[in-house]
Amino acid sequence: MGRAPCCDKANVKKGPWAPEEDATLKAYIEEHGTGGNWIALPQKIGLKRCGKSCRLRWLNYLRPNIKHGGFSEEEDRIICSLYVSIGSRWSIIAAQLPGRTDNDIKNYWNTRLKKKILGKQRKDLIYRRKGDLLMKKARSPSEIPSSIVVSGNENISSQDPYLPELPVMPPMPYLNQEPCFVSDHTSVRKLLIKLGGRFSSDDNVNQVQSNMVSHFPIDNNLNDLQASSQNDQNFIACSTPVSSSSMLLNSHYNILPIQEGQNGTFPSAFEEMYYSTNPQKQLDGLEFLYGDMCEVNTSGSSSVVTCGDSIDWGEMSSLSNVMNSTNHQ
DNA sequence: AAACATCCCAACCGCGGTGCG
DNA sequence: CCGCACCGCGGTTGGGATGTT
Repeated sequence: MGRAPCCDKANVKKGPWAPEEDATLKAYIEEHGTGGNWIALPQKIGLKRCGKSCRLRWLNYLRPNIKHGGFSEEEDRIICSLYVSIGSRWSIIAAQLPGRTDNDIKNYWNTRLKKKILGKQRKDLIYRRKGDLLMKKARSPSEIPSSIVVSGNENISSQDPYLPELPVMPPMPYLNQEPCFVSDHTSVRKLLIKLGGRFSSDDNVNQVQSNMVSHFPIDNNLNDLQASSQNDQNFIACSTPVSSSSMLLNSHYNILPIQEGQNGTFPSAFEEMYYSTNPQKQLDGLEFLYGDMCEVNTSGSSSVVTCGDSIDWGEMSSLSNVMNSTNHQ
């Protein structure tokens, strides 16, 4: 037996909200609050809407101090950092960005930020396509444009198909230790607070806010974690009750997402970063954090990044640390 | 200018967590 | 302990806006 519907679907209006509906809902909540019961609210105020719909409309649109669009670079960085750290926990990410809703951030990530990451892969794809076409047009090797000849053994024209192949995630190495699963809410909560999560009921919410918002988080809070831990040899894996996602903290308390996608794979851009032993690849895909003005040049085992504008290298270095420590295990 | 493609985001849906009787 | 009802979250969708051919 399925769950009972939360409302009479036949008698509720769906689709975009009319200004009058917005005004009715807003006026009521501002005067009386939600009363703790969203389901009953629409009937009270004569709206032919589902309670869930009212809640969503209020939280995502009508609530005071909501910001829409115009994400700053700083916000981009925070979102990206947190996504790398904790995955698609939009509500936690939203808690770090005053005035932003989880829905807003989710949309922003899915429509723009993610594409910045994939943009690098797409550029490569276009480059390969272009190369293939030119190679096919060429009737002799001498006609192949030098711009598409790749040094080394790799021959770009031999790589088919045209669609990018997303890497399949190898199993996450646990070293020689069994992971210690922390599944209780308190532990997860504490962990998320350390990572920058805020909870409305926290007594120390102001302190947490001041620690987190002004200079996000990963470095400082990982240092805290590192300093406070007595047992830095163990992995700590947190399996959250909310979803199948989980986090893994390695022995140096850098945070690694081991969040599985629906088909058991990682977001491809990130998995490449985490698993690559190639310093060039470690930095590929991170342009979204420091802009397109930067170039990564790799020679031997070291990478040199050059750019015109100033960058928050603290942020970069913490991410780089995450990746390096992973690779060295 | 029209047709088509793509982007973007508000809103919906379904599920897991939680509180309560 | 169990079942119901509600809350809140993350994933997905629909359609208007915008860009491209």
